[in-house]
Amino acid sequence: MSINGSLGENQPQRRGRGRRPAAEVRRGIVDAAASLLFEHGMIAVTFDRVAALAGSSRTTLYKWWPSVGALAAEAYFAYVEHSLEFPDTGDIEADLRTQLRAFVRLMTEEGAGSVITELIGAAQNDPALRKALSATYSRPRRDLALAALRRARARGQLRDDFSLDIIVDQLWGACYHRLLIPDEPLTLGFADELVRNALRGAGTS
Amino acid sequence: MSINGSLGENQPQRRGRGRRPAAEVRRGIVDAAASLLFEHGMIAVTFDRVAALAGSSRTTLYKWWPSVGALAAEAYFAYVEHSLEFPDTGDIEADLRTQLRAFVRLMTEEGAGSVITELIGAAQNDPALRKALSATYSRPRRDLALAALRRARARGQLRDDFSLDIIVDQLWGACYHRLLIPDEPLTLGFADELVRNALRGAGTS
Amino acid sequence: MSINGSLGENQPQRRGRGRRPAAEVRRGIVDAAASLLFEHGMIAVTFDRVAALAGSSRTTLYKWWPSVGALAAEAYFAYVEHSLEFPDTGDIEADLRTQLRAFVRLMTEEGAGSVITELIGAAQNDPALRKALSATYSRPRRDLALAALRRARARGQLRDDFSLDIIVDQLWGACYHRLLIPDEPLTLGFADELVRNALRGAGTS
Amino acid sequence: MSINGSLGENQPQRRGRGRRPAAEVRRGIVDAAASLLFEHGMIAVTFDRVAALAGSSRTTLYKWWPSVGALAAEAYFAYVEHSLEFPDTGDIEADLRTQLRAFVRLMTEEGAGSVITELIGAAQNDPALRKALSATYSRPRRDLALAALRRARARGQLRDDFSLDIIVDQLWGACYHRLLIPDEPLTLGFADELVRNALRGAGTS
DNA sequence: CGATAAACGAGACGGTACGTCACGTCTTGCC
DNA sequence: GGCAAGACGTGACGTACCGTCTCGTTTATCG
Repeated sequence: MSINGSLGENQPQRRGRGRRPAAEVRRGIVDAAASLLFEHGMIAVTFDRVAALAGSSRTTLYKWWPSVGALAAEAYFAYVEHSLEFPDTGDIEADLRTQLRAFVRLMTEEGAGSVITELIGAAQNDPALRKALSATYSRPRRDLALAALRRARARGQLRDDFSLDIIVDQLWGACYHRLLIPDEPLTLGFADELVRNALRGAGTS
Repeated sequence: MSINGSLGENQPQRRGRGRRPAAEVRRGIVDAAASLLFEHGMIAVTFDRVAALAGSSRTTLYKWWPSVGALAAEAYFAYVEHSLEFPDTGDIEADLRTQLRAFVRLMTEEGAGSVITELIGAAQNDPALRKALSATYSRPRRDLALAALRRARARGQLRDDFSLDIIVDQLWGACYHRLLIPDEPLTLGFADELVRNALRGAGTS
Repeated sequence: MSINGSLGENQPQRRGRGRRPAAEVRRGIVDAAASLLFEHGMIAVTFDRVAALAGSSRTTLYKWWPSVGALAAEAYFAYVEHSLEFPDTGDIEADLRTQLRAFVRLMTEEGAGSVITELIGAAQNDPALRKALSATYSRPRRDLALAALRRARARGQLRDDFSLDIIVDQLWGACYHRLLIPDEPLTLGFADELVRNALRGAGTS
Repeated sequence: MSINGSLGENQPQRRGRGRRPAAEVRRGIVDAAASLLFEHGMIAVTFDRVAALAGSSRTTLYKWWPSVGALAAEAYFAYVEHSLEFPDTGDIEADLRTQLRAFVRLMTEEGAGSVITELIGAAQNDPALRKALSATYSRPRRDLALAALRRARARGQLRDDFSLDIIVDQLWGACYHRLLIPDEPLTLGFADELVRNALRGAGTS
C-alpha cells in the first residue's frame, strides 16, 4: 500500500485492545481521514483505510458515522479554516467582489477545489453527506451572504422585488458550475464580471 | 425522454458463444444500462449488473467503455430526448426564459434531475465520464446558448464588454447549484427571476 | 478411503453475514472441495465452485489457502484413510511386498490413483501444493519406509554401503512412473517383481 | 505484457490477412510456443499468447492442436536434441550407468527438468498431451532401453525370469520420482547407486 | 474498592464489484 | 477455400470494500 498519511499515525505505544477515551479515538480517526482526503482525495477515504491508519476498529467507525462521506466531510471541516466573516464596507458590489474573489482563490490556488467538488459529487449518492454538507458548509455560507445582501437592500442598494437568494445562486452557483462542469475555467476576472452583471445587468436597456 | 424498456427482451434463441454483430450487442447493453439507470439510479449501474441484464459478457463492456460512468452517460443520452433547438424570437429575454423554464421543467417534473446530478456527481471522480458529459451534454448546450446570445448582442440587446459565457454560468449554473446543493428549491419562478436579474441587474442604479 | 459426503448439509438457518466459527466454515469448505475432487477430479476444484458449494465467500478461501491445489490437497487428506502403519515381521522383503501391494491396490482398485496423479501433476506448477504434498503425504510415507529399512539393515538384511532412500525411490518411484507416464500398467505382479529385483538384483552374477 | 519471446517474432513483413503456406504458418507457431515454453515455462504457453507471438490466428491453432499441452509438447521436441542412441559396450551395467547419468545431467544441468516435469504434470489433466508424450517421448526411450536390456539378457548378463520393463521403471522411474516429488535431490551419485542396486540387489544374501 | 457493563481492537464472515486473463466459438474481410 | 483479425459468451482469477458479527481486553462507572 502506498497510501500512508502523516497525520495521526505516530502512535507512541498502543495500549492493546481495551477501551480508550472516546475523544482520543475520534480525534485519531478524523485525523486519519483528513490525511487520506487531502493527500489522495475522496477515492482514498475508505472505512478500511481510515481504520487501519488510525489504529482503530472499523466497528467504531460504523458506530459514529453513517457513511464514508459523512466522515470525510467532518474531516474536511476539521482541518480547513473557514473564514466566514463577510466584510461590510457599505458598498455591496465591492463586498461581493471581495468575497467571491476569496472563494475563487480558495478553490483554484489552495487546492480546496478538488476536495470540495469530490465532496459535492459524493453527496449526490449519499444522503448523510448531503445533510452534513448543507448543515456545516453551504447553509451557513449562504446565510452569511444573505445577511450582507439584506443590509444592502436596507441601504437601498438592491431592488426589493425579488428573493435575495437568487443573487447567491447567480454568483456562487456560477462558480460551482465552472468547478463541477469544467468547460470553462474559473478565474478572478470571471468573478469580477459576475458581480458586475449580477448588479447592473447584462442588458443594454 | 422516452425509455422504451426493451429489457430482458426474451431473446428467442441465443446463438451460443460465438461472435454476435457488434451493433446488436451494444444496443442490448445500452438498453440494460438505461433501464438500471432510470429505475434505480447510478448506484445500480454496475458492469456486473448491466452485463447480466443484457445477457452480455463483462469483458465486452470493459472493451468499449472505460468506466461505468461512461456507459451510464451513453445510456442516458441514448434515451433522453434532447431538444437542443433554441428558440429565436428576436427577444433574448423571452427566449432565455423559455429555455430556462424548459430546463427546470425537465429537471424537476420529468425525473431527469436526479439522474443528471448523479452523473455530474460521479464525474467528479471519473475522468472518462467527465469527458463524455462535456462532449455530449454540457458543451453542445452551452454553445447553443452562446449562439443565441451572440445574435442578441448583434441586435444590440446585450452589452458587449463582457464574455457571453458568463450569462450561461449565471443562469444554468444557478440552477445546477440548486440541484446539486439543494438548500433552496428549483422552481419556475426562480428561473424567471434569474433571467430578469441577469439582464437588468439586481442593483437599483 | 472414506468420504462421508456431508455436502450441502442443509444448514438450518443461516445467520446473516457476520462471522461464523472458523472451524465450522473451514469444515464446510473442505467438505465441498473433497466432494468436487472425488466426483469430478482436480479440474472441478475451483475457488469459485468450492465457495458456491460450501455456501462460503470466495474471500474466505483466499485467506486460508494460497492456491486451489493447497485446498484440494487438504481436502484429499482429510477424507482419505492413510494407513501409515508399516508392518514389521522381521522379514524386510515380505514387509516391503505387503506395503507395496497395498499401495498398488489403493491406486488401482480404490480410485485414488487419478486423484493423486492429478495432485502431483498440479503440484508441478503450484509451489504451495508441492509443499503441502511433501509435508503431508510424501515425506511421512518415505520416513516410515526408511525406518523399516533401517531396522532391516540393523538386522543385517541389507547392505550398508548405500543410502536407504534409494530403495524407496526404486520401489515407489517405479510405481509412480507407471501411474504418471502410463506406458505400462501398474499391477500387483509388478510390485512383487520390483521388490525381488530391488533386494536380489537383476543381474546373474 | 512482459512475456515476449525471441524466436519466431521478427516477422519481416506481414502479408495482411490472406492465406499463407501451411508449413510456414506451422513453423512460426511452433517456434513461438517453444520460445514461450523455454523462457517462461508451461504457464506461459497459451493459445492466446502463442498466436499473438506467431502472428497467427487462434483459429488456426485450434484446428491443428487439440490442447495447449499438445502444442507445447510438439514445441519441446522440435527444439530439444534427443540423443536416443543407446551405447552398447557389452557391459550392461556400464551402459545403463552411462545412459542414466546422461539423463540426470540433462534434467539437472541443462534446465530440461522443469520443462519435462511441467509437461508430465500437465499431461495428468490433458489426454492429448498424455498421448503425445507417450508416442514421442516415453515409449521410444523405453523401447531403446528395452532393446539394450534384451541384448544383455541374451549375453547372459540378466536373469530371465522377470519382465525387463521393470528395470526401466526401477531406474528412470526412480529419477522421475525425485523430479516430480522432490523430497530428495537427483544427483549423479544417486544414478550410480540405482544401477548397482538394480543389478546386484540391495540384499546381503 | 471491587465487580460490572460499556466500548474498544482485532479480525473473520458473506457479499458485491472490480479489472484481467484464457478459453473455445463464431463472423467478417483478405488474399 | 483458408487464414488473419478479432469480438462474443463463459468462467475463473485475485483484490478491495462493504456492513455484520464474534471474541477477548481494557477502562470507567457504580454498587
